[in-house]
Amino acid sequence: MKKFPEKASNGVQLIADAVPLVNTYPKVPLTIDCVIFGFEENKLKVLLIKSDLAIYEGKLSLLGDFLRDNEELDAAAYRILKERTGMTDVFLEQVKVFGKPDRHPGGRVVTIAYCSLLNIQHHELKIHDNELNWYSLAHLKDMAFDHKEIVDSCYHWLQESIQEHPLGFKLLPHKFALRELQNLYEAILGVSLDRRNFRKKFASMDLLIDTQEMEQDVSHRPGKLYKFNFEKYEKNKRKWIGIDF
Amino acid sequence: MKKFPEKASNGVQLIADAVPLVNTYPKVPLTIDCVIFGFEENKLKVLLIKSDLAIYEGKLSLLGDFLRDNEELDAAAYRILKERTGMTDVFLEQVKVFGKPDRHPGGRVVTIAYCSLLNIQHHELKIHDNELNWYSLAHLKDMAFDHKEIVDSCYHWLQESIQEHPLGFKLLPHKFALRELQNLYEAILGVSLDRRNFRKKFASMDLLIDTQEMEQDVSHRPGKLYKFNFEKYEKNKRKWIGIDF
DNA sequence: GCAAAAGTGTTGTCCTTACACCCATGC
DNA sequence: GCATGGGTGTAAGGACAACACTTTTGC
Repeated sequence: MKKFPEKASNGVQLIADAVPLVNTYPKVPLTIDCVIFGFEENKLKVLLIKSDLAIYEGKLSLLGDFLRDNEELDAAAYRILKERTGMTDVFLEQVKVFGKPDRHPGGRVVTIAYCSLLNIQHHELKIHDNELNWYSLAHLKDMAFDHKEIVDSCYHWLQESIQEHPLGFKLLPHKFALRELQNLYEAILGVSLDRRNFRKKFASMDLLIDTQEMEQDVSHRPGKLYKFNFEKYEKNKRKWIGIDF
Repeated sequence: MKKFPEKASNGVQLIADAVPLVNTYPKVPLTIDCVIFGFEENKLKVLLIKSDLAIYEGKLSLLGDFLRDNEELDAAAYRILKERTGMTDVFLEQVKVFGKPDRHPGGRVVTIAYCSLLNIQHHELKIHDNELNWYSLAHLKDMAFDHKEIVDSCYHWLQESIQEHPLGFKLLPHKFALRELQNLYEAILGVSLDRRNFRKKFASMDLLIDTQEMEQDVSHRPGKLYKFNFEKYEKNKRKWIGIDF
């Protein structure tokens, strides 16, 4: 066994074994809650279940579970997504920790909010436990726990991120028309944008691939379908410098 | 005592009491680590101590502590800052959670990284336990735990944030010369900026207050001192819409 | 008077905005 | 043929990038 000196050169008492130290720390149940956004009928939606806690009867709740021993945080988020929805291969990102001591009626529980974005058509719901379903973000209110606050945080995060990163495409089919893309931006940002300028903007980025296909089954002139060029984006991803506030 | 129904309308078994449920959750020690940035001699610096764990002898470590029972997360971060440095009234923001199962030699410990920004001149160090000191960010390497990774994350967060929010002023004296401001931006972003354009930019924002004072004790022509107009900034804070990636 | 940094303006380019008309398709 | 959205161009204004010289102060 390795022998450690008792004191470091700075006179601080060194701790040879960290295990007993960590054992003195208070422990907290840690959960992951997933805010899963989808886009359907030109509305931003969130995947939610009905809470199974009696005091929240009838209220909506995020998909969440406790963190297992030795489980990576991101892995836990992916696991929850898969267990609750059967979905896999989904974009996921850690957003914020919520830890108010009284946020859970069963005692203190700290939760890490993860945000994911997916295309509703590509990911059919196969599990419907606890009335798992898509709910319009606009009509949400009065959720279980502090989940409304968590959703609001993630929505705000989404609004910011979608302007700086090509996240919107995760919410659309692989092939999409420009109008769909614009609807998505308008729905998320809550603004209306000039169609010509919007199209010019994306044209000038030169990151959309013309699939040579057209929309089907629309009751008007069909638009061209595009794919986002993730490869080119990743290759040219420029570090942007600009002060703006 | 309130009587809960056994089943909700959706057929899900309702849980009347959340406490036993939460008691079945695994518990994890939760810590807060503070990445405290300062700016001195045109260099971005971080406030660090020498680790008191023997296996990390001589290595640098962030200021951290475990989260107490019933303690709010933000409050814990402020407490740590105060206990370790005597400093108060400091900007602080949650950045990211780090939870690799093996990140701590004493067993699993999940940590929440907080970032703070302060002016070194305004906050004299009064406590020097464990060689608490300012270290140049540029020369950091080989820290205790995963603290280098945490510092890198916070630095990246700072680089992004400083371009969109007026955070830089937290690192400067209340009254500062434009050259100091520019040095700060150049140091943090790692670029050099055109002096005239930089000044024009800030002039056009109209958020700097001319204090009618000049720099003192500089060995060259003294510059005007400015204050940042936080009030005006907060009032006019506009929601920025613009797609850019 | 020399060194060092403060302070200042113009021009070209690019990006953004505002705005209106014809076209293709389904019904 | 009519309704619906697809697709396009231009002009004006604003922001940004590039660029050099004079001024003030300390020494």
